[in-house]
Amino acid sequence: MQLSDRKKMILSTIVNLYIATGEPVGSKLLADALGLNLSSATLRNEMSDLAEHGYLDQPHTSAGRVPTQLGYRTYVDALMKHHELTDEERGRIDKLMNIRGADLESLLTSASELLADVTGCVAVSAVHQSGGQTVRRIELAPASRRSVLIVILTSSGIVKSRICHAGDDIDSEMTTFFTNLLNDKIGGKALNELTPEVKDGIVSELYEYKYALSPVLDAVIEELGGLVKSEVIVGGETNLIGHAELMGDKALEFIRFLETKADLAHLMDDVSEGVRVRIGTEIGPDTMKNSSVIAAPYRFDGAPAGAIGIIGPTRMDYSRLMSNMNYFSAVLSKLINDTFSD
Amino acid sequence: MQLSDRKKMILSTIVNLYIATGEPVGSKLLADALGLNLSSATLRNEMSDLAEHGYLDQPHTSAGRVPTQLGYRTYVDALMKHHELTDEERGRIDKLMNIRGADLESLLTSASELLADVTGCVAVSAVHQSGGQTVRRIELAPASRRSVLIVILTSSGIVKSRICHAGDDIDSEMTTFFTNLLNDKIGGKALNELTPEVKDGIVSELYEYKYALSPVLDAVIEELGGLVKSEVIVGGETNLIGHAELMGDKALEFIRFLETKADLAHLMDDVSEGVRVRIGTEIGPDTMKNSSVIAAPYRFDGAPAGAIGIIGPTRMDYSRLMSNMNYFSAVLSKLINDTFSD
DNA sequence: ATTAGCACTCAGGGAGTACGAGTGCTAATC
DNA sequence: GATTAGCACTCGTACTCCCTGAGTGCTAAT
Repeated sequence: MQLSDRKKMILSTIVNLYIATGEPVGSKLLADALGLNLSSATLRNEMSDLAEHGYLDQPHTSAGRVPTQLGYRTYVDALMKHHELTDEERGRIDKLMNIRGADLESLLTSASELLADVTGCVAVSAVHQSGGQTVRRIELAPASRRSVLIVILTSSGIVKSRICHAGDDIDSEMTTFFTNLLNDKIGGKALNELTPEVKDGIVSELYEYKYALSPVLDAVIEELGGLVKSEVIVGGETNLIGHAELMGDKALEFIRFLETKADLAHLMDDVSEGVRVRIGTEIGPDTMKNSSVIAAPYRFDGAPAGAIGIIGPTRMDYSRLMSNMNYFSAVLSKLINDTFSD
Repeated sequence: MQLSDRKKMILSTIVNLYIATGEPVGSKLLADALGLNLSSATLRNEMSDLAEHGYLDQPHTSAGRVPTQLGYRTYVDALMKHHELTDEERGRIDKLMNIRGADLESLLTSASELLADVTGCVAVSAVHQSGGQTVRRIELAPASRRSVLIVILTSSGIVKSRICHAGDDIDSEMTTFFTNLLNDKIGGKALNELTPEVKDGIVSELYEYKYALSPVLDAVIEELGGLVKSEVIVGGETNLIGHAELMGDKALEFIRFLETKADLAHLMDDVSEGVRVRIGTEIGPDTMKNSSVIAAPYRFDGAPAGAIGIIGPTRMDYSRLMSNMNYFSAVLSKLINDTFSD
């Protein structure tokens, strides 16, 4: 159904009021806020129309109206005003650039914390899982007499380090030899090209170090395998407390959802352009019907490389948060490019 | 005041009941639970005595009794029965050994999650800050044309990695040169021995690489400096939700407390032997007066190297949780030693 | 198409009340 | 002297009843 301009204004105003106050919006309050010199009776008619078409809902007969999922959706798609970032918001997000880049994971962890802090929501970030990720560099070093430090660096900036035991005493000559061998054999290769044959090829060149180094090789392969699965990072869980009060007994299921990284990854995975909003059941599971997700991609070397998002109550300030997310993702992209590209 | 044996039994039973049910314990219920063929009237006298001496409290005149902080303290120190771990508990904690050791931090992160899961509390872990920590190994590698991957490994198993920009193009010859130089100059040194003079000594030997590598050196020094401050890791924040309901409006302050890593570090720092319990105001800030902390050290190479703890409501199952913590810390020590020692 | 007017609905809050768990005290009992 | 039965008293919880006020839908007038 096509809404008249007036209905659009009314819906928009109702959503704004409801987002601001959290109270169901009545016809009288609306008349004041609208400033159109329309009587509450007229608005009652309009509101009843909107309710009939599924844009509004009443908690009970004698309460005001509350936006439905469709109401929010329409608001987000067509009605809301673009929010200009305040200097303060911009400043808080710019703090992102102070984050010192270790590896991508810890960078995203810090970024998620900051995002959660800025928005008051739970923040989620994910690295897009593209098999195309390549091994940029592998570095080995003696960690102790009989253990080796493994560091793997991928094209998308992920650094994985791990200590593993060797089959025999280790010296730096051995690790240098093996570092060169590994980089020679799998440096620059995509993660999904690492077939067992490649591994066998490496084993066959270990010669006299075979016994000492094959546990190390196993550990390297294991870590590389772990990299194919995309990583999901959740930050600002404590912001749940406010949000949880609103959902009463559903809180536990909600937490379960947050812990199911696969669902979250899926949620972030198809975000590659602009700011994406999912409202209520659009998220998927029924548990989330009173929550919304706003996600935005970040880019690395010009291509979308992952996404970052926030989860909050359906009754959230979409306009403000979407603008924030938009800016945040831009700054994050810049940060990641500064940190990881040449 | 010295409690009679009977008073001890009564106090102990009251604490047990209250922990189990969460309801204030009345004289009649107590009489049943005690099984001593004493009438409720007798118990009322005893309870009133205990209340007078500060072991018990009444929420209001006509409610049962609830243990005070002193009551819990006495219970923990002298009254409670030792809890034998069930097979299930042992099994859940043994899962710790499945954690794959990357660096100490990520290992502690995983361990905290598990501990939070097992106990239902918020888990905290900390590495003891001892200036005596030494640099075991520093490794550099080209990360891209003009950036360098830095990996620092300390004697206590912490691995810090970071990517930083160099002043000029980088090749592996340069990184090898610098890796050797750094390990030569600061390998084996304690973190607090790294004076500016040491840095100057390194700079003077950079020769023609000075321009390219001094930003890298700065980054190394910065990371090493960051290592002196002890790291605190919090896990299982979502368990707060249940706990938060109990404290109503105090929840926010509580979260602030969790975010003040310095306070948490302090809380963990003087735990070096056995299982340490702090109840209510013993924790310090007033915000925490309805919470308790149970902490236990973990050991590395025979010496206490850090601590792990849980935070929950004062009304927690001390006996069970202390036994769990005791076992957990033993398994964690084993894991850490397996992972990081020679 | 808009509005004034009116009857109707219903959640929320306050007052009153009954209930029951629990106490403290006293006097009787072992 | 310790224990207990008995009893009056306290007080939080839950329930009911009622009122209020915000808000609605409908109708008839503008």
